[in-house]
Amino acid sequence: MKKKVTTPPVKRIPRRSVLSDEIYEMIKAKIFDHEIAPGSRVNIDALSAKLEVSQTPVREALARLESDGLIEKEPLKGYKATQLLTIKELNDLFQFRLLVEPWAAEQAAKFIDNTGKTALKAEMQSAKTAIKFADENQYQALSEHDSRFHSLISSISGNQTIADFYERTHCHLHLFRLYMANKLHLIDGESRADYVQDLFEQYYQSGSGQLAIKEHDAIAKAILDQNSKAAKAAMHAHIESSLKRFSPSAVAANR
Amino acid sequence: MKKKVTTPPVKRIPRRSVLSDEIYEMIKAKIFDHEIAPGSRVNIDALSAKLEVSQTPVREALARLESDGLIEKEPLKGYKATQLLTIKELNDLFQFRLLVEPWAAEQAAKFIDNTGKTALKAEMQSAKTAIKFADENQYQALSEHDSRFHSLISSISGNQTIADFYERTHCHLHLFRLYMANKLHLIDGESRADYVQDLFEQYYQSGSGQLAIKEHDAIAKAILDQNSKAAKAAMHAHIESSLKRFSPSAVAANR
DNA sequence: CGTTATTTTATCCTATACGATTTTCAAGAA
DNA sequence: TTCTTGAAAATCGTATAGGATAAAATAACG
Repeated sequence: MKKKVTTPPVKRIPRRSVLSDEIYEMIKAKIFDHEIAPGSRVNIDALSAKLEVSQTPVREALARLESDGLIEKEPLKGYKATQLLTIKELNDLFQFRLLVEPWAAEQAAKFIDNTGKTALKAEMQSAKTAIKFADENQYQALSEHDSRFHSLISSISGNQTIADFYERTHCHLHLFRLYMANKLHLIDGESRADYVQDLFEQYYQSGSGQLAIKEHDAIAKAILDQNSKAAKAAMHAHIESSLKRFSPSAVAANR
Repeated sequence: MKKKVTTPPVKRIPRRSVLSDEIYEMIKAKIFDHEIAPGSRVNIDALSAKLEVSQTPVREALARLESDGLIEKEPLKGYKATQLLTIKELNDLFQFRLLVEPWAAEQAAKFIDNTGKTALKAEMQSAKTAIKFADENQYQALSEHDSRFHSLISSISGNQTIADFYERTHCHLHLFRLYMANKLHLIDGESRADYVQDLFEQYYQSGSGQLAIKEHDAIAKAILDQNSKAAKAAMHAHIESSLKRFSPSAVAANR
């Protein structure tokens, strides 16, 4: 229990950022990690007690998460985590990406400057480094690389609207990724560390990781060569291939 | 326990909905109406006092508005309304719409059912009714019709992701619409009612209103005929034409 | 005149009380 | 037994006071 002493001498924690932002990230992490299960209730009192903060920052964080689509609010009943994406929603999402991201890659190839080239090279280099050293965080590293890669291309395209859009959709992708792995593997009582480890091994050994990197490489190469047609085609192929990796049945169901 | 002041017995109306949602809408309306000017600071204390509610719902509303992109938060400094769209951002936004909405119209034409047809006919009918009776709220009515029309088509397309996307972008469009009119007309001290009135008259008399309705009509007709190619083309033409109406210079600047 | 120190302001966060609504559960009647 | 009904408990939403801390403003000093 926190002491409510007048002046605790060790209270001198220089707050680097706003508390509600930290709480927002913490709750988001809990959702990604399935510590807050999809569809389950989110109790403000319990959450604020667990995170050892008052209700105010928790409320602000939940309001933002609701806008993000990760949390739903039922008036006078409370917050709960949103359900995972259905097959149809996954298809919808990827259809949307197919409309936007190939165009973004095309634009990026046309308008990339030296700063962009440096950033893109660095990102691909870091991805290859990550995949070489197979430690337990590799799945997470690949997932984060994927996010950064697509964000970067959206950003290089010069269209901020599209960059924002990608930022918004990634949350769901990440969730669904964990969901699919979870369904396939059916682990329940394991610790989170083991969970992530298994997840990675499955993903890595199936070759999906290298495949994704390879496709990213093709896209990056086309953009660096300023070959806009090739960049567009490569991105299109990558997204379709990515959908197949997520859910082979989804592709069939869509037709 | 110290007893609080004898609470004023009559102040509590039976609240039908959640207060924070109402506050959210109120603040959004203030932003749309330029009652909260772009770039100006938003003081939580002042706002909660003005709206006669406590800080809690105001905080939640501001957190959501920040996610919507209408409000920005500077840590430890406070909230402020975002600046209006620049020409470049307007172009970016319309480029994005050009990627997505023609496809949505095409899908809508392919998959529309009887429910959708009824809804689309009703929406067009209501728009034509609105434009016949030229009262002082006509500009607003047209603006709302435009929003509903595009939302409806996104929804009929069957892709919820796209429907959500349109919902998100409309805020900025509405703001920019007011902004353009404001710039052209250069009114400052007038009352808000006059402001909206002038806005409409300018829009209406320039023929933009009828033109937009006409283009909507062409899109609706193609969708109702299930002519997907025509629907796609009509939507593409409408968005390009719409951009020209917003800002003729933007089109040139984009080339 | 410029720099430093102190006061003021404003924002963020905490704590807690109370009202409103939903849910649960048990008792009674058909 | 099963359905309705009503009261208690749990939970959510709102309101308000007040403390801590950082930015801004003002005063003091070299």
